Amino acid sequence: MEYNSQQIEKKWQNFWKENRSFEPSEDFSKEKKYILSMFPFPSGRLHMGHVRNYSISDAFARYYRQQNFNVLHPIGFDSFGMPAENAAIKNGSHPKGWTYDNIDYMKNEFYSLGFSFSRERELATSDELYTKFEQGFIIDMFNKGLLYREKGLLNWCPNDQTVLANEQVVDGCCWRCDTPIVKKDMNQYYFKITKYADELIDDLKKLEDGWPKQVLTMQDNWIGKSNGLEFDLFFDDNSLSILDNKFKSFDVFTTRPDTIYGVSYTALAPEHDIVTYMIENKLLSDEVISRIKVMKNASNIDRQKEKEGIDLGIRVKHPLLNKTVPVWIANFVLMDYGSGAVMAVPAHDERDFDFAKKYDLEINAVINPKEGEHDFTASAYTERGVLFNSGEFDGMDSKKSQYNIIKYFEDNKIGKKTTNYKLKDWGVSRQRYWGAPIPFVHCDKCGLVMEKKENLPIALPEDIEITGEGNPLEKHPTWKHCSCPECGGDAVRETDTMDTFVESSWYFLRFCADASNWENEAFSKEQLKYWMGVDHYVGGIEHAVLHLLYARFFTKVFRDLGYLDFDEPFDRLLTQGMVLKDGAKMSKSKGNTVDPDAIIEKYGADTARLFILFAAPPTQELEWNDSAVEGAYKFIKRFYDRSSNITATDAIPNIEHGSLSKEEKFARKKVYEALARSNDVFNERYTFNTMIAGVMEAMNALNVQSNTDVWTEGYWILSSIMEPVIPHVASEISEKYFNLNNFAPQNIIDEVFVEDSVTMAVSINGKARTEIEVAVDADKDSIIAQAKEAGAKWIDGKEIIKEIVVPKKLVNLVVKG
RNA sequence: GCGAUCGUGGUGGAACGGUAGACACGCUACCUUGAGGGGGUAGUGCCUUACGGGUGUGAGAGUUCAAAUCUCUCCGAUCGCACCA
Repeated sequence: MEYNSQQIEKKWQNFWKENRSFEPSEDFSKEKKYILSMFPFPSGRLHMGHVRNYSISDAFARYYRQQNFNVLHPIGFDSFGMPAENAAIKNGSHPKGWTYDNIDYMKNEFYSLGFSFSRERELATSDELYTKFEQGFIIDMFNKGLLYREKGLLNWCPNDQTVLANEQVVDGCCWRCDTPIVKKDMNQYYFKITKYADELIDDLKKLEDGWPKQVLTMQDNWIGKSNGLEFDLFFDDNSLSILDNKFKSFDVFTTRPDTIYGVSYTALAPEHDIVTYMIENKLLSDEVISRIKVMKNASNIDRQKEKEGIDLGIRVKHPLLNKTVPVWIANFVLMDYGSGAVMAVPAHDERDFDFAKKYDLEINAVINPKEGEHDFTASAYTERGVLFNSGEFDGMDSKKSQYNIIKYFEDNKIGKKTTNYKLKDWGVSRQRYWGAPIPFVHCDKCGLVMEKKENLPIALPEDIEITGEGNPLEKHPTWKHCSCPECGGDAVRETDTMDTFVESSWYFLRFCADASNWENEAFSKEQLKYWMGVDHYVGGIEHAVLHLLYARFFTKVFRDLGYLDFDEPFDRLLTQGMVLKDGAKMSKSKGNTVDPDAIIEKYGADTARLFILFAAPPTQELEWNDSAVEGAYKFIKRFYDRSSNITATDAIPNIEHGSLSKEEKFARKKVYEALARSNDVFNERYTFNTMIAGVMEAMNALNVQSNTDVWTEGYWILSSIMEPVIPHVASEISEKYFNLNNFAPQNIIDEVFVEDSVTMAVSINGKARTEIEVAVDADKDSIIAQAKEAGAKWIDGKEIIKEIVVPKKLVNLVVKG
């Protein structure tokens, strides 16, 4: 029979559906594996990145099912979000209709690729049932003080007309539409993720064995913990009177207390309270005020170009020296890090140095290199060294003096040791329609009030008009009017919706719950205890600091709310590389996409999966190559065709190894090598390309012999190994010849690796020269003797000073002369 | 600037300190079919006149009996962060 991918694949996809083949068992006494790929946004169609992502997780899921694990391999859709609304604006579609149509289409694509997802646990985060529990969690978090509402300077995308979290601002632009963001002062809801900053950093250690180092580093940098000294700088008398005695001092933070004696000026952010006061009370000239305004309005990118400063004409006292230093505004001082004010040490900080040079400010050196000299007029010396001009700390090593200086400040109660983080609280409200409503009510009498849990979900109204201007919920005639859950009086609903990253922060927990009880509870503690953590989480590295940080945060919050008992959600993370074509990421705008549907139609899903897993290890980028796809197709065809060499059996054939020919023995050895490699790949290395190469080698070896039992045994094992990769054709072969009995753990037979003789390399001085054939039980002396004979032409007339034998591998003779 | 990852044939990539280039793509020759395509056999790092020999994993040094692999310096690429005090 000719290989017909369409027919075979359709057949098995129906079989799996009808037999509920991939539903997890509720028998919690079995060993489990939770295999998860990051769920997709329902953008419309699958792309090759999706195919790669789910081919990897599906291989894991199918492998562990064969190994008799209870496997949870669910799929869902991250279905709230702006593209649905943007499509609505563009095409006049309804976000809900657009979203669910896309989900239906993409689900079909998934199943036409043969992915072994649990169909019963499919979900979309825009389902009201999902919103219901999410809103419940939000209320719990508010009660715990982990959600709060506050006015603040926010990242605003003028194009998407919404606020963005810091994590969603890339190079000063919106992560979605690339529009430069502006700062906007408005009310916003925040998750108190900073409360967990220390734990989020510390627990990265627990992930060291299972997560890529790069992701751990990115999270570590993002949280950005730094230790240092915080202290107040007090104004001198003249400055106090300029400021009408409204401010006595301001607070600064430094990670370099060892440079404290070198402070020669201080700088405030243009947004600092003191600056605002001076502007409001006309303590600065109109010209200066307008310069400050320009500084504040500059985009982040402009602000980085050139250092700008303004002397405020006020001075503070140096904390340790009997002198005063000027207070400036500097555009490089950030209001949202530390206290928005810095002490400046131009001799030992590059920024301070550039600034001091530009405005001709004092440069006071206080640290010398341990060796050599530094020209302090040319550049800042930012390394550690030895202190001078530093009072009682002279001669001390910088590292040591940091500790001592902090101690001095603390003993004299003029400052204290502090930790600062780059991580900010997570702003979660979005001024958009297609998201989960934030379940709060504004009441004139009671203020900000939570909805009652029994009223959940607060669902979105469907009769809305989407124009692209403002938030449609705001303009809906009735939706936002409600009665206050506390006093029953007239009240108004919050019209902000949640950041879609809230949904993806707990979906992996929802999947743990048996769908038959989804109506009643989000999940049970018992279910989470059994299924979590996720054994293999597969997804793109682009979520290294967004989703993966938020999901870790939610897990810790849920733990503290008593919903679960673990600290980290994802035991092992596999970040797959991008799919490229012509050296660039596949994208519609570049016109270099390959449509998965077209590949499935032409070659079949098995070919697509085989190519994608064979062309590169999963973590590396993968270059699309049409002729290599063709090659994958040919392999499958051969694999299918050559199954005609085997005979049907319900059990693996018994073969008397000793009576086989050399070729037959070799074929068996390659088959079992492939099996060993497969186990290694799934458990340790995840390099599916090498596993597939092993199977190809075994096929090549089988092909040069004609023993039916060896062929049959070979196919019993190879089709088992390949089922996770090419499940349709593997199932077809297995059903026809083995009654599907070979999809089970396979024993490695040691005797196939036992040989009478073994080829060993002979190297002289580490350089490979020749080979010898030795008996496996040969002793060291006879091996060396044989090696000397074989290598005679390289050792003649020379003295052998060392002989090394690596059993079954090589002999190295070290000669002199 | 800081950090992470990585540099191996024409290409994708193997080699978990022990015979570098497995497996595949491409290419060449031949056979089969004989439009194309498909199938098969052999070859394919580079240099060298074959046998043989030499050389070779970005460059250089080191550790080791033995280095693509470990260490250091430099060069280059990719990604991430970036005026974070």
